Amino acid sequence: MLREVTIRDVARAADVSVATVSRALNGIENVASPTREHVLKIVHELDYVPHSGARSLSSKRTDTIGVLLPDLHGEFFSELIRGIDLAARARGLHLLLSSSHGDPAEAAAALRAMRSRVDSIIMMSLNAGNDAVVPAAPAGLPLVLLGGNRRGPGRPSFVIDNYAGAFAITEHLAGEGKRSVAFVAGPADNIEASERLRGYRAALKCTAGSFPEWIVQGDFGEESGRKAARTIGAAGPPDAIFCANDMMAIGCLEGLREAGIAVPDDVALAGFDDIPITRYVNPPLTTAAVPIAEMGRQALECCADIIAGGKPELHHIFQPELVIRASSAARSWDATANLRGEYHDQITL
Amino acid sequence: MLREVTIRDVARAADVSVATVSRALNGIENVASPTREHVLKIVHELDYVPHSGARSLSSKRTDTIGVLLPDLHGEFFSELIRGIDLAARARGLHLLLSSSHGDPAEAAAALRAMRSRVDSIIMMSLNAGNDAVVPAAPAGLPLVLLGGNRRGPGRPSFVIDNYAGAFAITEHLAGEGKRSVAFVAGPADNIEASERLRGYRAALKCTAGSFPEWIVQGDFGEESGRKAARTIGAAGPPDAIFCANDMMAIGCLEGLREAGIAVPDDVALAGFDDIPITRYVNPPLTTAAVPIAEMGRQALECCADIIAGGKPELHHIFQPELVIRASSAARSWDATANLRGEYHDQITL
DNA sequence: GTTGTCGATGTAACCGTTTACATAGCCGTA
DNA sequence: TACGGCTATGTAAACGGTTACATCGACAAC
Repeated sequence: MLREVTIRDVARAADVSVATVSRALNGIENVASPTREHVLKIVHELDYVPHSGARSLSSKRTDTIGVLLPDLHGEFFSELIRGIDLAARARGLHLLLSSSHGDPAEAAAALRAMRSRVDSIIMMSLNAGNDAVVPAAPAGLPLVLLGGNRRGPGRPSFVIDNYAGAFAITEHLAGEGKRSVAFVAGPADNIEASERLRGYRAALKCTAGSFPEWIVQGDFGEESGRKAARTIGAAGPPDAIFCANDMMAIGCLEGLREAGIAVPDDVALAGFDDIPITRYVNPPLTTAAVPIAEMGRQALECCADIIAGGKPELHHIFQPELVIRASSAARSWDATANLRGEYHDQITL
Repeated sequence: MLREVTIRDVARAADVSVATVSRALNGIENVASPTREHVLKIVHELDYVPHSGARSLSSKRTDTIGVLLPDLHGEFFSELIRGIDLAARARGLHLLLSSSHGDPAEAAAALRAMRSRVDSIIMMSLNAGNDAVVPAAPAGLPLVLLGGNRRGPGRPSFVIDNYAGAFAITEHLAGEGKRSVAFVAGPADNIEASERLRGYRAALKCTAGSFPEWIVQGDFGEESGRKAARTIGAAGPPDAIFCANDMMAIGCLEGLREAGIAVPDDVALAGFDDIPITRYVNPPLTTAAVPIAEMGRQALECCADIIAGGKPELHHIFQPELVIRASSAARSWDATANLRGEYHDQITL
């Protein structure tokens, strides 16, 4: 490898000391304007780029944010990363990405490996078990949590109000002369999934006729939705089915079609997340929309603020928005009630 | 920030020299087994993690691969990153992600910023103009190119055989008594798009009846597909429409429905890419499937090989697979002809 | 017993920055 | 003129690793 240009080369060429070059580049302290300009000109001529390792060694800053995700499947994560990346670019920060952390031990290892490479970490932990990892995070490393309705011990967190979203969807499905709403649940150890279940249950209790619970276990995968449709269909379909996420709802839709059950005529159907596919299936799917990219953006801003020495607000809750499409009968949702916090106060945080 | 544990602390606690600790950790040279074990035990006890900056400063390795993408929208990129990440994890490498490089100047800046932070870079450049950036890449930094059927000057590249894919789709659409196939093109400066156009044209020339060209300009966006449908519909629909990517095909599908033109009865329709949505639209979309994650995986392996001192093969061409769904009449594709290279030899590389 | 070889370990230079501290020049004031 | 204060710049000591080279025993060969 060819020898890289160093700050000393620049100093020599500009006929100043390395300290002056450093100061000129970092924009700090008082450097005479002509000197600064001259130095920057030489920097450009030599195409000098400071060595980030050396810089981080002496300044203890890396200008890099770590992003730890449980998985990378699907449009959900690409949206999230997009939001994070957008904000990072605007702030001149780099992004170190790591994903596919099935078990807590793996996540802990990834956290450790990032230690000296980043100034702060955005960590998404949907799995309940992963919470155990959080306290193990290095002391001096600001950690921002994403998803999974649990707050870390004093760590900033950005969560979706899954409870309120599920409540709203269930309420919507239970309207207009309906008698029963079945629920296809997500993985038991997934926090988002269990919050959605809680929302479903709470909404059922609030219905006038006090609908019976009807819960079928799923795993957030498309195939489990299809299977749930078979199970539910065989028992004689309810008036509506609420799947804990969109992928299961899509599988469910196919399963229902195969079983000759029409949506929405025979049964109303809804999902959760508002992934892009929901607009294109037939019929388009009623769901709860989550501002994914925006969450990512704000999480990064939060990291940047902490690094800059700020004390950010700890808990950020994002309200899902009910999106009513053809898969369910339309009935207006009381969005203002949600904003007033009527669902909200029941959230476990 | 609390002072981090350094290699000197470990050396002191283990009662050996820093050199021995370093050697024990890096697994090189001859360190007596008991010594090594003792050192590793202390390392674990103190929860010591080497400072990556210091390490990269003296060893000139970062164990990090840079990933430069033009954009992050949609499932295409999430699949790509997933493939790359998978391989990186397996190799113990980190990933530095940067995206949204609209113009070449921005891409060049990103490339420069990554210089001292990574050992190698995977760069996706779909835009023809971005090719200008490639030579500007730092000399000592191995660069692997992804996408955009052009080879860099001696750089390894991983490309999709857009020409062959488009040829196959056009040939498929032109079968069974068809007379005309319209093409909805992608952005003019996009290399993939123009290769697909070339494939369409070449296939038309090969048809028995020598179909006339019918090209409508699009931009790879859904809306432009819808607009194209209106244009085409107004002129009296052809027998088939081939959209240069799936998103436009989906827009086109909606546009045709609005115009009261039935797919596939009145007109056959096909896209390109095989993004997940294609399976769920109605009717499901015929398209050309590309092994996105696998491309990403191989690109990373290539980077890792180069870093390890290997001389990798330069050009990797991925054959799209024709996926025939309900949006077009079924007709078997001569996959073996493609493998034999019959389309292949006409590719500009 | 001396010498040579070899394996295990220690010493210290170096990697390229940042930054505390020293210094040099300039100007205004006493 | 001498001096204090201020600004612009230089000097050199960290930062935390890696690694070339030196050293030190132990053991084998003579």
